[in-house]
This record gives sequence, C-alpha cells and structure tokens, in this order.
Amino acid sequence: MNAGRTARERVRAELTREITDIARRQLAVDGAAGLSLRAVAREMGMVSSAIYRYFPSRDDLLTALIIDGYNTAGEAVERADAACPRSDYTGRWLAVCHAVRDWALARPHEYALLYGSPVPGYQAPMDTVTAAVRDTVVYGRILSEAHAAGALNPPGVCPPAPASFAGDAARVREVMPGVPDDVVARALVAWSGLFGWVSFELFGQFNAVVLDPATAFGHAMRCHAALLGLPAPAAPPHR
Amino acid sequence: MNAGRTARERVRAELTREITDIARRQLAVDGAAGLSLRAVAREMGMVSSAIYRYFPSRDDLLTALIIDGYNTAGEAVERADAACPRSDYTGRWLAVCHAVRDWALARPHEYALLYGSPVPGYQAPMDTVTAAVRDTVVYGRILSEAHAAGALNPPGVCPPAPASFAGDAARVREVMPGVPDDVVARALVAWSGLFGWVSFELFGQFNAVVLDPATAFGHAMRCHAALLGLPAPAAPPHR
DNA sequence: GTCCGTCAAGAGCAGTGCTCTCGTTTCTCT
DNA sequence: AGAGAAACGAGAGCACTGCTCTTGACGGAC
Repeated sequence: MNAGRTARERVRAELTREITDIARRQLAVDGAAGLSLRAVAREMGMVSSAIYRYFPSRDDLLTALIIDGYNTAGEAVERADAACPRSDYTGRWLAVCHAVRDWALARPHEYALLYGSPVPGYQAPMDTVTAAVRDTVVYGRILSEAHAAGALNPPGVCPPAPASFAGDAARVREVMPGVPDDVVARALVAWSGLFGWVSFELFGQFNAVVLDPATAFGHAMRCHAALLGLPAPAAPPHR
Repeated sequence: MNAGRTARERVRAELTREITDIARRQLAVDGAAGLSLRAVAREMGMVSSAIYRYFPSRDDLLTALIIDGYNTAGEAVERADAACPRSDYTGRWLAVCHAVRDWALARPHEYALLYGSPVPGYQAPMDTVTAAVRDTVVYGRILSEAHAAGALNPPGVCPPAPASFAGDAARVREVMPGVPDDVVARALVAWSGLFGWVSFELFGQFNAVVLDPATAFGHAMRCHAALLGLPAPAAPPHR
C-alpha cells in the first residue's frame, strides 16, 4: 500500500489495483466462471498477454479476489462486533450474523466464490487462510469472552459431546480459548448454521417458500444463540 | 424409461442415456465448469454438433444432470428413512442426515452443482423443483408425524417465532402439515444447518481444523435434533 | 414407392487461457 | 554517465470451448 520507491513500482501497483478492480466488477456481474482475463485486458486498453505480467494465471487473479473478499467480509464482521457493548454477547453474535448476511447479499457472486462450490481445479493457497479466518476469530472471541464471564447457560437440550471430539475441539479452541468441548461443538453447529442459512437464501433453496427472509433469518439466528447458551436478549429482538 | 415404439426412438433414448452417463462421469472428475460437450462427443465417437440433436444447449444437459442428482439424493434419503421404525423420529432424522452426507461425500461435484454456487447465467427450470424437494418432503413428513404423535418436546430454549413469520410458515407447512410456527422455524434452522455443515465439510471450511468430521457431524445433528424438540435417542448414539 | 423428418458430419465463428517472441522502456550497477 | 539487465506492451499463435449452418444420407409413415 506504501508508494513504491521507483516510478515503475508505483505504476505497477496502480495497474495491479486497476486489474483487480475491473475483475471484481466483472465478478459481480457474471460470476467467477465469467471472469475473463481478455475482457479485463480489453477494458484496460491492454493486450491480453500483458495481464500475465501482473498475474501469472487466471487462478492467481481469482486468488487475489478471494483474499480481498475474505478481508472485506472480515472487516465488516469486525466493525459490526465493535459497535456493540462488550458484555452484550447475544447482541454481538446477532450483529456478526447480520454483518455476514448483509455482506453476502451485497455481493452474491463474491460470497459464492468464497463459500460456494470451490472452482474446479483450484487449490486455495495458504495465503488465503489467514484472511479467511478473520470473521471466525471475531466469532471465537465473542464466545470465549462470554464463557469467561460466566454468561453462557448450561447445555440445556444439547447432548454432551462425545469423548472422541476432544481432538477437534482442541484445534477449534485456538480461536476460542478456554471454552469447553460442549460449547465448541455447539459453536460449530451455529457457525455452519449461519452460513448454511445464508447459502440457502442466496442460492435459491428458499425460493418461493421463504418470502420474508430477513424476519426468518433474525429468528433463526436467535435460535442459534439460544442453542449456544447465550442469554436471551433483554431489549426487543435486534432488528 | 419405456422402450420406445420405433427403432429410431429406442436408439434416441439409448444415446441420450449414454450422453448423460458420460457427462456425469466428466462432472465427477472435473466439476460442472469442466463439463464439455465436445469432450462428451469425442468420447462417444461422435462429432460435437451431433450432441445438439439431443440437448439443445450445454445448460440443458446440465439441467438433466441436476434433476438426476436431486432424484438420486431424494431416493437415498427416502430409503434411509424407510429403514427406520416409524415411531423412532430421532432415528429417522439422523438417518436422513447421514444419507445426505454420505450421498454428498460420494459425489462432491454433484453436490456442489445442486447446493453450491449456482452456475452463472443458469436459471433452474421449473422441472427441477419437483425433484429438488424429494428429500425435503421426507424431512417434513418426519416432523409432521412426530408432532402429530405428540413426540415433540416444547420449544425449550428457543424463543417464540415472530408473528410476521406466519406467512412463510404457512408455505413451509405444505410439506409439514399440522406443525405450529415455532416448530416450522426450528425446522428451517435444522435443515439449513444440515446442509451448511455438509457444505463446510465438502468445500474445505473445516480443513485442518475438524479432522474427524464423521464424529463431529453425528454430534452436530444430535444437537439439531434436540433443538427440533425430538426426543433424545434411547439407544447408544446412532453410528 | 415416394417423401418428409431425423440424423451425423463438417466447416466455421467468436470467444477463452496461455505461451513465445520481439522491440522498447526503465531501472541498476559500475 | 554509460552499459547491461530486468521489466514491459504488443502481437501472433496454439489448443480449446459453445454454438450455428449447411450438406448429404438414412429411416419410417402415408
């Protein structure tokens, strides 16, 4: 992001940014499969082979867009969480849920690129994972703090996690320190439930059935909050 | 499926089946984006233009594969449900969950085609919806029967559904007769949670974190069963 | 037995990702 | 400051895609 020393480096950074910008616009219109290096080049008044000076392949351009997408989503989630009172754990969870959904509704194709079918033959490089977990980190922190504050209700209806889950729980705990296995298990349920719902809504599984998805989504996420053991919201339901 | 009257009709049906078979094999290897009409034609010893006598466009071939996919998934779910004692509602739910997951793990690309990002520019024709809801119908019947038998526990931790959800609930009730709004809402949560989990597992969101997905999945689905109000399984946890 | 509809084949169009070469420009090192 | 190296844009070209159109042959119905 810093202005490069030489003029060449500055123009290179500028052109790289322009390529990704145009690519992101194309992605928003035609989806990942419709992203064409030649079309990007055409729109830039360049010849197609010149693009390869900046991105060695189409997949590399896609990777840049993916990392960018994870970052903007992560930022949105971080912002939503930061806007809530620290001790309103339920409100923070609901804010994260709405941030994810709003972000997805605003850029359906980008969401599909991140959380839909992986593009065939494409292997996500390691660079993506650090960006990919930004929202997960926020989520983990909420649960971690809620647990530490003793704000999490006992499991309630949920059965206890099997002993063989301990290994996976330990790995998840890296973003959710101090949380017992049972809560980790419920956390995975709620997290996959959030994205499962958004995917259903975006990919058309709710078509002609759920006509007021905003209402249903809010309620569904409050159900997940209850399953997580988060306290019932004191104020009238968020949104 | 009936043997057509004329020889021409029979050979046409035969060739159509061969095309979809080869296409499904290609789909399993390269994914939806890698499905090529020309490659199918090549494998059949045909010229590419001849395929268009049978499928007017690539999208139509894809549609045939999608409908086929929904049907095999629906059948698997129906079979799994039918194998359980009628009154073991929790067992039937868990059987449906495992049927969905097993089907998806066996054909990841086909699952991605059905429940992942919709292929860009592709609009699912109405023919698909009847096939698409086969599994949902089974799911609805389980909850409907469980509710009719009085086997569903009260909402427990879940907050009551908002009044504005009534319209959507009525539409969902078409596959879930007699079930009150609260249960309908929880049903949507569990259903999207099931597919959200499978998508996370298949699309790599659990990579390097959940290493024993089978165990975690079983527990997650038992959590959903509890949220649905299904009775705790009497026998040791299914699978 | 004719005749119309169906069929496979082939050429061709517009588009794609990607590679290679060829001058030119720009930076860097002496 | 000048020589060598690195980066760059342009262009041609390869192999591939979906799809269209035309041509000629075959098969079933009247």
